[in-house]
Amino acid sequence: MLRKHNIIQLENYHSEESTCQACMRRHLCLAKTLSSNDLLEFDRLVAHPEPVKRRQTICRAGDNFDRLFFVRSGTFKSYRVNENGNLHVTGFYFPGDLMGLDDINSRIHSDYIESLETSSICELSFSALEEMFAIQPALITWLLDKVSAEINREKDMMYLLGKLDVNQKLASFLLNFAARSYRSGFSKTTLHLCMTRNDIANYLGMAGETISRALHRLHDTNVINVRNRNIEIIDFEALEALVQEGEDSLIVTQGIDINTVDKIA
Amino acid sequence: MLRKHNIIQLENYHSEESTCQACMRRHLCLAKTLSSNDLLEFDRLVAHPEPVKRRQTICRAGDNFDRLFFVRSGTFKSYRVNENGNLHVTGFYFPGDLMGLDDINSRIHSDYIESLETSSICELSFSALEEMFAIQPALITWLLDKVSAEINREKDMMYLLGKLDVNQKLASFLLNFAARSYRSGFSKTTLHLCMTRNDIANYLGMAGETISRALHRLHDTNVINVRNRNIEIIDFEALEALVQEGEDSLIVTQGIDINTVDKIA
DNA sequence: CGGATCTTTGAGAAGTGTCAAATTTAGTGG
DNA sequence: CCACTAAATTTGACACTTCTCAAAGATCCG
Repeated sequence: MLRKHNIIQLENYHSEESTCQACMRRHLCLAKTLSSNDLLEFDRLVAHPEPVKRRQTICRAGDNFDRLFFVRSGTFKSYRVNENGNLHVTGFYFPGDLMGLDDINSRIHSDYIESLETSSICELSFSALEEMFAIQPALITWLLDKVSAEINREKDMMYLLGKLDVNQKLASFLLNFAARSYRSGFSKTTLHLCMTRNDIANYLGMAGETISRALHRLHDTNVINVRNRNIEIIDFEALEALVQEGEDSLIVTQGIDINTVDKIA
Repeated sequence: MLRKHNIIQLENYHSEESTCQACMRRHLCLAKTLSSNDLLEFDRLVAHPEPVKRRQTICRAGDNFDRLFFVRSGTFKSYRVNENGNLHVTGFYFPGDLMGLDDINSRIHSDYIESLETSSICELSFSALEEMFAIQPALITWLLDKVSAEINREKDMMYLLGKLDVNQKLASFLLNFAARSYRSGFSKTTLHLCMTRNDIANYLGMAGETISRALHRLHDTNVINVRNRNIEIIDFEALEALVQEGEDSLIVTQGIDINTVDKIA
């Protein structure tokens, strides 16, 4: 059902709405900072390539970086491959997200970015963006905001990876997914996981089997409903409590242990 | 010995060298992008506060963000405190490092930044920096490079936290520490860990006791020499092999297991 | 409909965390 | 400068979470 909805939107984007002026996502994009005059000019700096099919990569590690990618519709994952061939999923992206921010520095992509379903993007020439900084200083602020938000997102992720157990990681992931799904115009409670269990597991730093078991556990405790990749969140409070207090919160809400290490004095 | 060296540098910084023009760290700082004329002006935007003593925080979570911090001498750690009072060490900083990059977005600090020894910093007014963007576009590039490098550093950290085991984490940490120590003008082989074992453990997502044991193991296998917080790296190759291949590399170098999950096809 | 991919489930092993106590080191004030 | 107290580190024993491996089952796609 969600999938179908997506496809309908896609068609819209690629018929009447292939300019920034008419873009339904404009409020999420840097174009929102521009006057309609500037917008016309801006339109020329942005490419709207054909939609990409599932599993297509829009950039590969080692490619030259010269543009930022903006998700118009669909979803993507980014991943790295290290020297031993190990794959590391570094992020998932929804409509409205900007991709490729980490490569401004080196001018070479370090991540693969791959679509998880039929999706469409805008491509923003980075050198053109830099040129616009002079006439549109607000763009600098916009970009700095985006990259520093990315840094913050990653700090949250570092906390998740380093400090949370399996149930907390999954609960946190589901809440984040729901929030971003909602922000992108989809349901907050009925989620369609566009990626495999292994992708999620890899992203969260655990084994695929562990994701299966943890989902099953949340299903059994009536926190969520799982049917394949479709997830319905039944009890948001329970998920939030889980992130904060760990698995115990599913049975009895208990006081916080004062003696836990690493508390502030 | 290292500590003493540090103090000598500190005194220099605060006598003859308290302007950007004369700063010994200038090549690491954004000031390097400026002509000597601009440098004079730039000097007025930068504050050189008195050195901070050990354990002093130069900013606290919730404080307004209005400046970036540049480490002139000494070392710092940054950490967050979540709703339950749990502490999370998010980074360590050496001379030449820029601190506070993640807060550009919210204009509110989300991290505490605390000195690990007597240290000195420069404070760079962020609004003043923004004003300089117009006359010195190279500053934009400089700042974007810094933030995107920070994003990359954090992606590496996410990999470490999510995928590496205890020995790999520690080996990776030591190599990184050595490289940054060297870059800051100290020894590459003789390190002084300025932080507690618990800080390291917290940063690497493990228990303090586990750090102790892992250090002991590296000592016993003649990879490093440990004496309190002073570490001598004896075998860089062994550390690098450890990061790549895990603990097996300490005993016998063996082929890569083709059947490992998450390989690229 | 059929093969490939993904997911679930179970059993067992391994790595790491937790707790407690001993020991060492660092910091402070006399 | 030494002694004392607090803080940090080490060490051991044990529990438990999570991973690994293997196989069966479900789902998707052509």
